[in-house]
Amino acid sequence: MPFYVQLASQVRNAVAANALKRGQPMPSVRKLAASLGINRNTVVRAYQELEEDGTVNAAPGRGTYIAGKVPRFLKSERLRRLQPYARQIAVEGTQLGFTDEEIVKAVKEELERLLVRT
Amino acid sequence: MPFYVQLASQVRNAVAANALKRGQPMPSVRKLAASLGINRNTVVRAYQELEEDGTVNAAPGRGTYIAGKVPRFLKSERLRRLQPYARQIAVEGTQLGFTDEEIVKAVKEELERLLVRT
Amino acid sequence: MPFYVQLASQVRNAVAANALKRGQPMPSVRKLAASLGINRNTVVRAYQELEEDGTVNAAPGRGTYIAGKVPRFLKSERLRRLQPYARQIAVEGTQLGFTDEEIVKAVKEELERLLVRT
Amino acid sequence: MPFYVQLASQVRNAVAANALKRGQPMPSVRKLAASLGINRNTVVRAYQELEEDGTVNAAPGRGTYIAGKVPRFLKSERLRRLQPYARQIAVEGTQLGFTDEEIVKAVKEELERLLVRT
DNA sequence: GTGGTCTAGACCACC
DNA sequence: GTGGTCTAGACCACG
Repeated sequence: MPFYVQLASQVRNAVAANALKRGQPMPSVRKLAASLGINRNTVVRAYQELEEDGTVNAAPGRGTYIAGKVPRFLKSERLRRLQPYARQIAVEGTQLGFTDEEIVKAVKEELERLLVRT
Repeated sequence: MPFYVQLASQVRNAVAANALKRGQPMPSVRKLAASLGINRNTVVRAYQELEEDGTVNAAPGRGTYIAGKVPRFLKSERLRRLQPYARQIAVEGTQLGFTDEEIVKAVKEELERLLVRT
Repeated sequence: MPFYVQLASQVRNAVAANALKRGQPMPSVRKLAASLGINRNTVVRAYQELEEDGTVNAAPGRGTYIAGKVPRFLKSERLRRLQPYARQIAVEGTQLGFTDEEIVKAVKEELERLLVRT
Repeated sequence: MPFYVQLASQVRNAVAANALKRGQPMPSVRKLAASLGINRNTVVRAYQELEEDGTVNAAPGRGTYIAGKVPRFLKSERLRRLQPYARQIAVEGTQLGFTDEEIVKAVKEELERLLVRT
């Protein structure tokens, strides 16, 4: 996955999960790029996606802010975003000849691995 | 997704679902390309992918056939392929603020949905 | 042997011999193609082979680099790749009327010859 | 490897090992093709290679015979034919990260497997 | 600038 | 007829 899509996606998800709140300022393009060690253009692309999206409001000179009118998503919306990933592992796992239990187990293991890292 | 990956994937699915049976000949590269309205080379790429993973046997002059034995990968190799998908849903789901149980539930639902289709 | 296989093989050898070091950038597809006097696509194919087997990391916009970790295959997978060569020399050698000892000796001699070169 | 090359190679090796002797008649194209279950043209190609080669003399209507003047090869000649295979497994095996012992072991195992089949 | 995909058309060896 | 390789040139998304 391209960096800028990942970035935008993470911001959207953080908003959806209410970790980033309405009206809150986003870090400047330069700072975020520096702290992530990536190219400024890549951050710009991500912010553009988020603005087209309505997730964020940007104004030249003032900075970028989490949009007021699109607070966290409803649970149904969040589920709509989760579902493609669930479908993908279901399809690929089945195709690879795994049983449902094995697939579920693999997911559980990754979830635990995430906990450990955190 | 590139055409040749989609094509290969569809064939793999058809084999897994037993719609294409062992030893059965595949349409020739030229014919399939014509009937799909795409370039010969694209079909060649797809067939090569399928041969590399053992889904199919191909040889110049003989044609392409669904593999008889379906040797399949070792379990460890298959797990290596499954893991990225497990990781992705774990990461995205967590970022969306879901609990582990909710994520696992979403996967199980998709697995059941697959069964129904079959 | 096809160009793209030869090319990939040479790179693998260079990495194995440590002439190309971890993390080191490969020449861009366009430049290498130009300097070899062959088509871009042929180089792309070679690089893709190398990426599939983990010798190299590539991404659009970033370039291609010798892989850092060299994750390598599982031993079972590597054995699966070695076996055809073992079978070939066994068959041909036997057909030529050599005893098992003579065949093994020939292999040992070639292995030593490799060492000397290095 | 193409069928007709394999076939020609086997005959050459059999002659080299003195299993087929000077002046001895080869089976007819039709019979050999039938007994191998392959296309007659493929056998024809193999016989043509052998004749260009001098391994065999063919005359329309009379059949095909092992040439008189090229009896079995000297040991040095047989070794010259074996060596490429030894070199190949040495190179590929080393490249795959195997130790010399592991490579030799793989060859020995294949040799035993041949015995069992016979 | 980077790698990746696709098309068009040529040529090859094989059966 | 078959699959496979290579070239030429176009287009795309990414950094």
